[in-house]
Amino acid sequence: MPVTIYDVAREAKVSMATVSRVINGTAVVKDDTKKRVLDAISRLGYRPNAVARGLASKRTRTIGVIVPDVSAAFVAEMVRGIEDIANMYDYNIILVNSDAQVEREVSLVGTMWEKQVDGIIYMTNVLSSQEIDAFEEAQIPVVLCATEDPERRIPSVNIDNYRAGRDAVHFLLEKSCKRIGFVTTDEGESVVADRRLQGARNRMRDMDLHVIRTGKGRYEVALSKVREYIESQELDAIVAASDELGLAAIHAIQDMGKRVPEDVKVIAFDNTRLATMVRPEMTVIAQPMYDFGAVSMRLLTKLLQDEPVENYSVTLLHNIVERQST
Amino acid sequence: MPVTIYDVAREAKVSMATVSRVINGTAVVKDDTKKRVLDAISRLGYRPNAVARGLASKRTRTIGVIVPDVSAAFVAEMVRGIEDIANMYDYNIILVNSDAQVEREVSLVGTMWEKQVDGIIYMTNVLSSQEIDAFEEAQIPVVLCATEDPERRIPSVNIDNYRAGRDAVHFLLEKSCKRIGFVTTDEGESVVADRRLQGARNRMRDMDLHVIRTGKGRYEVALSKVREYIESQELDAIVAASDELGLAAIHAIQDMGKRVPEDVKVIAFDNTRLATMVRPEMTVIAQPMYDFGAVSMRLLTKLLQDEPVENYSVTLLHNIVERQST
DNA sequence: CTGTTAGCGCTTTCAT
DNA sequence: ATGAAAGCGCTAACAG
Repeated sequence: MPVTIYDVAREAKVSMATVSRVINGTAVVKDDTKKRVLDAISRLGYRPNAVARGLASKRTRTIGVIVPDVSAAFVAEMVRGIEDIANMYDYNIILVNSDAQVEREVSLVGTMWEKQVDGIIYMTNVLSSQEIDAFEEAQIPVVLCATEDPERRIPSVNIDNYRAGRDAVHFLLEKSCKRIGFVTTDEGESVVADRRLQGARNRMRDMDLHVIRTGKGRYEVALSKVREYIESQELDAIVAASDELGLAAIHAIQDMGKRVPEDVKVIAFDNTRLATMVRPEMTVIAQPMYDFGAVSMRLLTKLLQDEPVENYSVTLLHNIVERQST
Repeated sequence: MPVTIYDVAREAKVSMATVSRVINGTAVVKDDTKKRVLDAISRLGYRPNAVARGLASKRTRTIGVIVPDVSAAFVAEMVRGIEDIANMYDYNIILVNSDAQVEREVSLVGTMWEKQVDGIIYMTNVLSSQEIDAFEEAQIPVVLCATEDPERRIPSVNIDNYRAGRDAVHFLLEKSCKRIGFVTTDEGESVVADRRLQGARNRMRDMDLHVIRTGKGRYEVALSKVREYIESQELDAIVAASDELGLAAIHAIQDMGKRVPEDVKVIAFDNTRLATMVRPEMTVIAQPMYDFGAVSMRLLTKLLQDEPVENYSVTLLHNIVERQST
């Protein structure tokens, strides 16, 4: 039989209310009795039951984290950021994978509701109205993480993807590249990727931007698509929408006997550890992956304890890390 | 005010007990009344409160997952396996990072206890008796995942690391390599890595195995250590304890102007996506990372519902994937 | 500063 | 097949 707050109360010869007070620090307790309670707690090896607490207080100190797939490097790094800050504020996280499927995402918001999480950190490729409806119905505070909400209805943490796209192209143009290819997912697969492409197009002005589509953006697909494309077009530079796509581009180029950066320059997005694990090491538009998670979680804690929030839509800074691929 | 089971009962003109029965299928309910209840549920948009359920039933359908660091590729893949199977059996996971620090690990088992998780999946580098004591005290079923328990006291899922070490060396020896280096972490950093080294040593018989230590096994450290070592010793093959270390080895070799596999062959452990994202692509001893998680979780579900278990210590198979680095 | 007393929303006997 | 009622272990008024 596990030890309950009632056992502690008896052992310390006080009421359960007093025990609750010393555990939670919700009211002043005389030093002397506090000590008695603490002694009793350690003597009995008492652990407060978080489930009972949750039921009584209506707060579980648990956050739901909904992501497309933890096994993606970018996401895992972000989750680590979330968990670190959650831990710091004494929250735990329930992690689920949605594979970015709307139906599943809506259902997951439902299970988070049932589990009575205090808040949700949400990441997806394309935010649909069904998901927003689900948030409303569940009445749970949500922070979007590295996810674009065109109408900015929901608190979020992001970078300026449009500018990031511009910056990548600008960087190559300054190196006097003329024929630039943009390797990315299919249109509609990711709002973030689509925004970057828009930014890139804008910076090209009236020059052509050669868009290379790679489905969901996997290495193997990109490898063959880039190869095909380069054979037909004489590109001298490539922007890749992720490190993985960047790696594929570099290898495709090298497999054809061309050199990076001499023949073709490559710049990619993200800056996961992959970027420094290729030869040549990759120049990137670095995304603050860990910070996405950490800042989202911090924002959520503010929302949860009604701290003043200056900005419900935080924009983190991206930056260019120049390495050998350009 | 959220809808409760009581509201549903009233709406359907039955008792809450009956509502509970149709939700949980714990007893036969007449088709007619079941329909009334289901209607009421959807009409009111009722969601059972998992916290209240947990308190009443003493089972939370939540599993604690304690890992060193989700942001490591290997771990993230494993967590994905855990979550997929958990989801299949209607469990959720609470994920925490321990950074493999004993003190923190013990404390995390404590918070899992408080959260009343039904079971724990545990991964660490070195399992200490303090952690085992913590499991005992919390009285929670635990499954070790990709973690060596020398005394096999706790249910676990692993590969045969000793044999895997032997196999790696055997493979190189068959290719008539003579001077083999083993790149790994410092001794005592990881029981798994140490076991592999033992296996490797065994297969070498009376020949020298050149052990290259790299602290905690990070790419950057390995890069310089391997370089130093290769300059002084004429190695013709390397076994690396992880993909990351393997990549470092390949790059160190190439940076010195030597060729892989012509001058030095490289075989690594794990087979994360990294292995096919290098040139040359890496030959590896593949570990079933996803399966580690999936099988662990499946084993745990058996433990939790008292299904018969044939084997409390599951050994998964590793296998060699030959690519261009050998 | 401390104790008493309702619940929180559900599951689970025990009756009927 | 269904209902009544007693908790599960804790928090949060409300008294005093």
